Amino acid sequence: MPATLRDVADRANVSVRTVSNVVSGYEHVSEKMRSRVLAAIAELDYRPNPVARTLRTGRTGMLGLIVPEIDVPYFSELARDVINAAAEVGYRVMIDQTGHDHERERQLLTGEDRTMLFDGILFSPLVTRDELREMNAATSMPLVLLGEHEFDGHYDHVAIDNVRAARDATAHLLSRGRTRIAAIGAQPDESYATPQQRTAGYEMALSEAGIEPDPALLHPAAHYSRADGYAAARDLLAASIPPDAIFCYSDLLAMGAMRAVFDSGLRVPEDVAIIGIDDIEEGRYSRPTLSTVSLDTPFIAREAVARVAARIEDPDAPAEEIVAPHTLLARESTLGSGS
Amino acid sequence: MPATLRDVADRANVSVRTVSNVVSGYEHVSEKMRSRVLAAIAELDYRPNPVARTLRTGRTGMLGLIVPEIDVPYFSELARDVINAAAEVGYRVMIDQTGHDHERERQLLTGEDRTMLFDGILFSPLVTRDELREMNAATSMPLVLLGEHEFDGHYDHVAIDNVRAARDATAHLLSRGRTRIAAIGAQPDESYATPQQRTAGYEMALSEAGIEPDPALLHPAAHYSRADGYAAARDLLAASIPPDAIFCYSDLLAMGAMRAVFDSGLRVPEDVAIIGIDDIEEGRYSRPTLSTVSLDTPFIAREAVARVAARIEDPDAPAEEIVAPHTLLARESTLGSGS
DNA sequence: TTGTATGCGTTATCAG
DNA sequence: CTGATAACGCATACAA
Repeated sequence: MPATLRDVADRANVSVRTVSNVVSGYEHVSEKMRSRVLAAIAELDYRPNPVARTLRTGRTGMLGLIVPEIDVPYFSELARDVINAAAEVGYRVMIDQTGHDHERERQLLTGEDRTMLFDGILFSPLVTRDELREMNAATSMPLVLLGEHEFDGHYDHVAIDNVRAARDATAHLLSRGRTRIAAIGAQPDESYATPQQRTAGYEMALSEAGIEPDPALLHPAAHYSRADGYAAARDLLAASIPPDAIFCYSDLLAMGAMRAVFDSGLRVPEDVAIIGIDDIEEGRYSRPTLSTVSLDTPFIAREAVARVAARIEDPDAPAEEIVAPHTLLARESTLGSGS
Repeated sequence: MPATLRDVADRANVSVRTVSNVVSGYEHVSEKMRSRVLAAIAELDYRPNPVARTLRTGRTGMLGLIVPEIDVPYFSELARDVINAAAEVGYRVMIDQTGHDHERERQLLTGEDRTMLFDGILFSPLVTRDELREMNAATSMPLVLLGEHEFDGHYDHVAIDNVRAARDATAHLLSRGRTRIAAIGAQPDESYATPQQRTAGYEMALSEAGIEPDPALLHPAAHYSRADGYAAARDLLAASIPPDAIFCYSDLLAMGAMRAVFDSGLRVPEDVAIIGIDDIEEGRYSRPTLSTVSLDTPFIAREAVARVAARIEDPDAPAEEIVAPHTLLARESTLGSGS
């Protein structure tokens, strides 16, 4: 049986109030009392019960991090940084996977999942803007959106400028002399903000270079996985006039696409240059190394945690929008000399 | 203000006892009562408070998954499966990263970390056997070890047969005609079970082939990361008589080692064949694709969750040892035809 | 089968 | 500065 506050109080001959004060680091406690209590705590190996504390205070000290799949490198690298950033401000993180299941996302966000015990949520959404708006009414949980860059004043957002990131990536391919540039990652459903913004940036860069975007070069991808990138690239390469470069909306898509290029008997970047977005570590060791748009994940994690923590303190604070920096990293998959 | 059990009771004109019975799915409740209560629950949008329930029952419904780093692909893929397996039996999972910090591991295991609120722990240890034994005394938390295969009757274990897995991998390299086979991943500290067992399997395979193990070919690696694999392989390749094959104790080490081979102007597998252990998805798309020993992660996750759930039910049950199956997957990095 | 009352371990209110 | 005591929301022993 673990010792309780009451046990410590009895042992030290003080009231539970005083013990609680000492444990919680209350200012006004006499030195005598404090040391007496501290001794009792040590002797009994007392530890506060976080559950009882939560019941009383209404705070769990936990943040929920909701992602589609934790084994997607971008999300696991983000999770690492979020967990660390949260620990620094006294929060722990519970990861929930939605598995691309909209219904599951809804349950999580509306609190219909009865086991919700977070003080706040960091949510990397797959849902559409409309769905998000509906959920808004159902819950009052402090919520920060990650990577959903469509600021509507309802939620705090932390994301890169997707349009510019995509434009930068595409412009880089253009600067390497490529003209027939394909894109992988567009979503058939137009209400997803992120892919749409990336498509916009891609088309913007082409237009700026005086190139008319070719719809046949805009390839959808449902899951941003290696498999989807592979399948999409095979499709593109089988066309009568294949692309000489591919801009992938995620590094994972790019890893699959690179493999597809090789399996088609072509070379990267000589025949097809490839660039992604995310800067996962895998791309720094692949052959060739992957050019990409690097997101400052530690920055995103830190800001997101700070935002949600602030909102927990003041639920009525106006929603803020944080734009995270991004950097283009040119590696072998667009520069050559790799393979 | 969320509705409580009492609110529902008042609304339905019944006692809290009855409401609690309905919510908990108690058998003997009359249909009249049940429907009356259910209606009130719906009207008030009542949801049980999990924290209060926990304080009362002593159960949190949470499992802790303790890993060195969640962004290591093997662990993130394992985490995905553990979260899913746990959900199927009604548990949620909180991930804790130790970051290769022994002190942090100790805190987590001994419950010195005062925020411990798990019913049980799945622990992928970095600690040595001695440390683990010491911790045993300090906590009574149900604990299942993952990947630590040194059964001593204290804890439940779920792991592959490391000796055989390593022997199989090495034997595969031998069967491909390689004779100067290096290994990356040994630990300087002899008290870590897993690397030691893999080294034993490696040496066993060599001996069976009549080859005397060469200590110069046994290269340590602290973190099983791409960077460590890279550095180790560079070392090995710089030797006067470089190896013609490398057995890496993890796929991630192998990814780094492959890159090092290329950066040294050599080819995989023509000049140096490479095999890993884990079967992470990355190795199915790399160039060349990576030969490896595949661990049945879903099996490991399912068994581990089942074990810890059983131990939560009966803390005094004898410790069990589960040996997970492994399969050798020969891919391009040992067979050729890849690059 | 259902109602009443107690306690899980804390924090916080109110006196002293 | 410290002591006694009432909640927090739920589950259950005991009664009816």
